[in-house]
Amino acid sequence: MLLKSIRRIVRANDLQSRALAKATGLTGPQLVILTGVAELGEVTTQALADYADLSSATVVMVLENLELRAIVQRYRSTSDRRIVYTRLTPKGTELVNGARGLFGAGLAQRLAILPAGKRQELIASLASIADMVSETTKTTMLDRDAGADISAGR
Amino acid sequence: MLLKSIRRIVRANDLQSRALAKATGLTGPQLVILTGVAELGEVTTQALADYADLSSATVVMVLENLELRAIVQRYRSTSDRRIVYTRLTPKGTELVNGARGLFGAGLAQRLAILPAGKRQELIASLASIADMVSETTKTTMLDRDAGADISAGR
DNA sequence: GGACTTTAATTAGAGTTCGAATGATTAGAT
DNA sequence: ATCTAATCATTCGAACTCTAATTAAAGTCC
Repeated sequence: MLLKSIRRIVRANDLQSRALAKATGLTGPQLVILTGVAELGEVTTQALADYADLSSATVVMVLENLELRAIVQRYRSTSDRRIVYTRLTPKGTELVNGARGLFGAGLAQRLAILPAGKRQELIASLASIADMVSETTKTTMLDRDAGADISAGR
Repeated sequence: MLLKSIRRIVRANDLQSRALAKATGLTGPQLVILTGVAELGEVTTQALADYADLSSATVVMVLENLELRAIVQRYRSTSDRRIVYTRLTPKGTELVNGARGLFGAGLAQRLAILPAGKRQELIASLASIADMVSETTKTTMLDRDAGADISAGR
C-alpha cells in the first residue's frame, strides 16, 4: 500500500496547510517560503525555489501574494538587473516568528513520543523514499519503452 | 529534514502525475480513480473518495472530465435518487488496463533492488508516517492554544 | 561592437485540491 | 401527513502547482 501511503501523506499535507492558513493567515507554502527568506536573508527567486522544493514559477506566484500583503519586499539587483531579491518586511518578520515551526508540529509531537531509535528509523526511511521517488522523477520511467514490468505493491 | 522529505515526496508525486499524463493521457488522480472504478465496479462518489483519499468535490471534478471523454459513465440510482453510480465504459476498461500499475512503477523498481528486509522497513515506515500525519490532520493541533512546543526538524 | 547563447524571472494556460454553501432526496419524529 | 434532520452529490471560490513560452539582461566569441 505504498502508493496509498503517499497519497495519504500528500493529502494530509494539504489539509495541514489549510488549517494553518485558517489559524495564522499563512498557507504551508507561504510559510515555507517565508521561513526561507528569514533564514537566507536577501534571497533570489531561484534560491527560494531550491529551498522550498518548488518551481520558480510557483515561488513567484506565492511571493506576489506576500508582497501584496506587505509581508515581503522585492527589488532588482543593481549589479545584475535580471536578479530579484526578496526580503522580509517588519510585518513579515513578526508573522514568521509567530508561525514558525507550526507547520509539522503535530507530526513532530507524535514522533517525539517514540523511542529515539524508532524515530530515527522513520525519519531515515522517509528520506530514502524521498530520494528514490525524486530520482524516479528525473529518469521518468514513463518515457522508457519497457513499461512497468514490476508491479507496484498492490 | 522531515518536512523537506515530505515536500520532496509531494512534488515528485505531482511530477510523476504530469509525466503519466503525457505518456497515457491520464493524470495520477485520474488513473487512481479509474482503478478504483475498475476494482469496485458500480461505485458511488463517496466510495471513490474514500478509495482514492480525496474529497468528494475533487472526485466529482475528475469524474466530470472522464465522463466527457467517454471513459466512464454515470447514472443515478433508481432506488435512491441522491446516489450517483459510476462505471467504466469499454474504452475506459481498455485505457485502465493499459495504464494500470504505471504510476509508481519507478519507485517500485527502485525498491525491488533492495534487500527484502530493507524494503519492508521502508514500506512500513512510510505507512507509519502516513498514519501519524493523518491523525495530526484530524486533531489539527492548530486549533489548540498551546502552539508548537516541539519544533520540527532542525 | 554585433550575433549567439545562457541565465533569471516572469506570464500564460491547465489541472488538482479543498472547505463551505447549495440542491435534492430520503429518513425519522410527531 | 408534515416538518425537521441527515445524507449524497454538486457547484463555487481560492490557492497551489507545473511546463512551456516570453522578456530582459549578461556573458561569449569572433
